[in-house]
Amino acid sequence: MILKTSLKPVRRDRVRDQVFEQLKGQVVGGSWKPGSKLPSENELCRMLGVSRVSIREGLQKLVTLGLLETRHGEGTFVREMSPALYMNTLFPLLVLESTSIFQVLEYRRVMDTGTVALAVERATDEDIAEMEKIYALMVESREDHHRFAQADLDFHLAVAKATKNPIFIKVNLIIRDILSVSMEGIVRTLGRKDGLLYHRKILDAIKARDAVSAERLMKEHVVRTFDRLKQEGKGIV
Amino acid sequence: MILKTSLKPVRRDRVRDQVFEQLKGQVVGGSWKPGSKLPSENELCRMLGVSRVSIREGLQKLVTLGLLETRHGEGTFVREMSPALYMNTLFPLLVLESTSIFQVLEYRRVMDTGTVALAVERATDEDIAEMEKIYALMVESREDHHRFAQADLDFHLAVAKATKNPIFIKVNLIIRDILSVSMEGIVRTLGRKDGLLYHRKILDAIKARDAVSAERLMKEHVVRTFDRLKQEGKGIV
DNA sequence: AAACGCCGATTGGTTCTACAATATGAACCG
DNA sequence: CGGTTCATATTGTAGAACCAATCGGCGTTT
Repeated sequence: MILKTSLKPVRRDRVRDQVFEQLKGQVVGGSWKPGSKLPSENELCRMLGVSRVSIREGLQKLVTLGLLETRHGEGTFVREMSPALYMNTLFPLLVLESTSIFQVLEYRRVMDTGTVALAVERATDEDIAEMEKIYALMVESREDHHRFAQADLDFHLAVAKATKNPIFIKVNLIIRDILSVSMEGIVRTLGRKDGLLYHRKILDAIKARDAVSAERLMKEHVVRTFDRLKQEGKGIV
Repeated sequence: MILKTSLKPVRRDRVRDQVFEQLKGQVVGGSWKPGSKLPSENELCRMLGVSRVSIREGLQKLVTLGLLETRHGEGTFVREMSPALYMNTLFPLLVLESTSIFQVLEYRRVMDTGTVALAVERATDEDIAEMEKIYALMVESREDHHRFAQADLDFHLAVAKATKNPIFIKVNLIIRDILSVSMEGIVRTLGRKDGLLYHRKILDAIKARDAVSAERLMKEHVVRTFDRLKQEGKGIV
């Protein structure tokens, strides 16, 4: 018989990961401020007592994550991001398993209900005008699956923007990226009646500053999408 | 006078980026299917005609983006893609954009209330045992600010894990990473009484499979933290 | 036959040295 | 003063050697 001891994690950190953690610590800890220049690679070698290649691999990791930036002949710098860079669509979206779609939708269900509640409190006239514009676009794109799907995603994004909280916005952008591939199929499967109806109602609730209704409607909307999709079978990409 | 011709894209791609593009193409193009093994690094050297360093840097980039996985002594493999991986791009924003603690907590308020509701439905006995273990750790770490703070974060993570949805888990990991810097200060400011009390109640609600109470308690918990922190002034980070 | 242990081949991980490519600034010169 | 050149610092690439981990084969032991 085999013993069910919950034994050791046998964790051996690779050197480059240790370097990564150390460097990351300096950045998130604020020791190295955005825009500032890091010590040269050779200096870091001496400071951490590892080879230059390992230093480079650690740096590389932070670069691909977008925290640092290397300029040939100059040095390595802490990046300062502008809101414009929010739009970093990393690579061509991949086709997701249908089970993954449901995971995403489940996440959206939780997030968007909370998001719309905040949006009710904070939406400016400009935000609401933007939503109206997108809604109008949905109406007139009724026949064009692709444009309709994009507008649908844009509507949810507009709600997130109204919260004025960059985290909600960024997460919504990511979700939007992921769903944008499948959304057209979803629209084709479920039709456009539901979407138009709920978006209208939600928008009205926001304009009326009715948080309770807005939250309830958004939840209904996403849950209904989720359920109908599940019912239709996994026919959608 | 100097002509203002705007032609300056001399910018020739660095070798590692070309390697990156080539390898990426094979993966997203589907030539290398998920789970399959890539040629060895030395083989890739011969195939692409570049040094092993460049190959490794290209691979490294794909690894940190989550598309590949290297196993020492075995080889490099194509990972199964999941939406959770996209959330990695969330990290830089939270570090660089000087997102305030309050924005993070606001997001957590929304997320964790939804998370705990799902956890009530899906938590296994193992999940609950894990939470109990962490709670016990909090009790006995009452005097150690650092360990207490980490345990607090671990508790929220454990709840996320109970949902069995990788997106919730991934986002929670990121949030945890961000907060871990400030959490010790928060604990020091607010004390440990509140945290212990609410975590106990929440855990009991989960065990009783009482979603409504769990959700209400979690919301109270995070809102209370948020409000008390705001009241204490911005003394922390 | 099954379990164990040793060994070697393959493969990723690390280090070292050397050189190329690029940017900065100082020194130099007309 | 203005422009060029050169020295230097820094990142980028290359090649080789060696370390460390994994897997599979082979023989021995039980």
